[in-house]
Amino acid sequence: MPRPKQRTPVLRDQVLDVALDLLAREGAAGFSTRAIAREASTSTPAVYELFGNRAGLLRAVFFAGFRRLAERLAARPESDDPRADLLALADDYRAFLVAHPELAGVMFSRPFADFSPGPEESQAGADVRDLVVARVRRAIDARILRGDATDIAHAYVSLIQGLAAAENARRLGTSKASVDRRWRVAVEALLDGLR
Amino acid sequence: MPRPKQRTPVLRDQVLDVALDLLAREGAAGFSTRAIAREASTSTPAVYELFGNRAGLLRAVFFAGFRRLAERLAARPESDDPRADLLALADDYRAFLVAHPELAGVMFSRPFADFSPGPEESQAGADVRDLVVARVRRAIDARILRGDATDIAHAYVSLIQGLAAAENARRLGTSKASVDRRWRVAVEALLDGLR
DNA sequence: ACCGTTTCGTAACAGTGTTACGATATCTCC
DNA sequence: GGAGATATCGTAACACTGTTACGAAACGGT
Repeated sequence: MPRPKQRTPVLRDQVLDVALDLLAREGAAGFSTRAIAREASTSTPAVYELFGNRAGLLRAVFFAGFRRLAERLAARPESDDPRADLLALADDYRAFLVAHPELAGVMFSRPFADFSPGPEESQAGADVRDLVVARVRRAIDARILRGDATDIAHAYVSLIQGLAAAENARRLGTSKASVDRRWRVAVEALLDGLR
Repeated sequence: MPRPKQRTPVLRDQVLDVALDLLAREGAAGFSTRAIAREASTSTPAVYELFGNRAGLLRAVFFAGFRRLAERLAARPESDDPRADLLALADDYRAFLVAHPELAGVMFSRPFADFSPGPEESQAGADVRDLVVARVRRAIDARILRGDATDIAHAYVSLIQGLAAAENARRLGTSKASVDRRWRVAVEALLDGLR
């Protein structure tokens, strides 16, 4: 009997897209509920009904980021060279984080005081984690690496994220050549050191 | 002829101490100019005269963080084992970042939208950088590592910061044993892989 | 044509960073 | 000692933020 609802899951997706776009365009500073509501042609109470609060919206951005990263990593098919596949994984991971620095911040730093991922949110990265562990395990099976697959995956991902954070902060070098070289030195050394 | 100035460098140091303390106690959320002014028994305009704006205050926190980290790293004397010294450096680095997670955020993540270190601020980490490069160079001279000292130092620091970020976000493992093991696996593998 | 209900968005609240400006405290001079 | 000049201080305002109460509006059913 009342008017038909507009604050549906469809609108939720639209608002989320706007939020991702706005974050990429204007960074953390422009990420206000008013700006998002305006760009999505709706009102702030709609955003609050759909996401609870700004932290909920950031949570959704966080999950979307991991979904996209997992897609990106899965897009590259496995070859018959497990080591090359791990190097390619690092390349893809790096490319994603550098192409979406603000999104990377939400995923791995905490650019917003009101959202910090807890145990609840650790499930978001499950697909990415599984994919990395699988590629590491293949390398172990091929006798290219030695050790526990999960431990090695953590080491590898930590190195990649550390390098990407440094690159995004322009801390890793001034020229593209030096940045590329330091990525290569670090990633290859870690793999070599794992036997 | 007017009243004597209170907003002196002495007050500046006091305000900075309060800011560091408040950041450590309440995190990014509690870091407001009003709260800092109140705890320092002064007014917000005083904070603005001393630091320009909140970004300036964060800049001062950023520099203070690097000063403390450099002190912490320099406190450990060099031994006659360059490899052990590099492992100890990683331990000290880790201990500092884990003991001061919010400060580490200001230094290496960007928890505040209004301050992000640019080329101007890269000088802050000079002492730390020099210290790491020096220890790496010693290891190269001792034939324990091979390659360019600066490249290796970047790789090593990136790995340490990536691991520390993961540990602070409780992403590296659930038990202390597994976290410690992953640190060990990663750091030793990188050193081993650099010959 | 009206009514009841539900959904909507305006407008308010408390808090933030920032600053204009009037109040204040001190030194100097008489 | 008192009065004035003046630099310094902090209150109070502004524009903005996240968040929500509540009155206005729109629809289906009678």
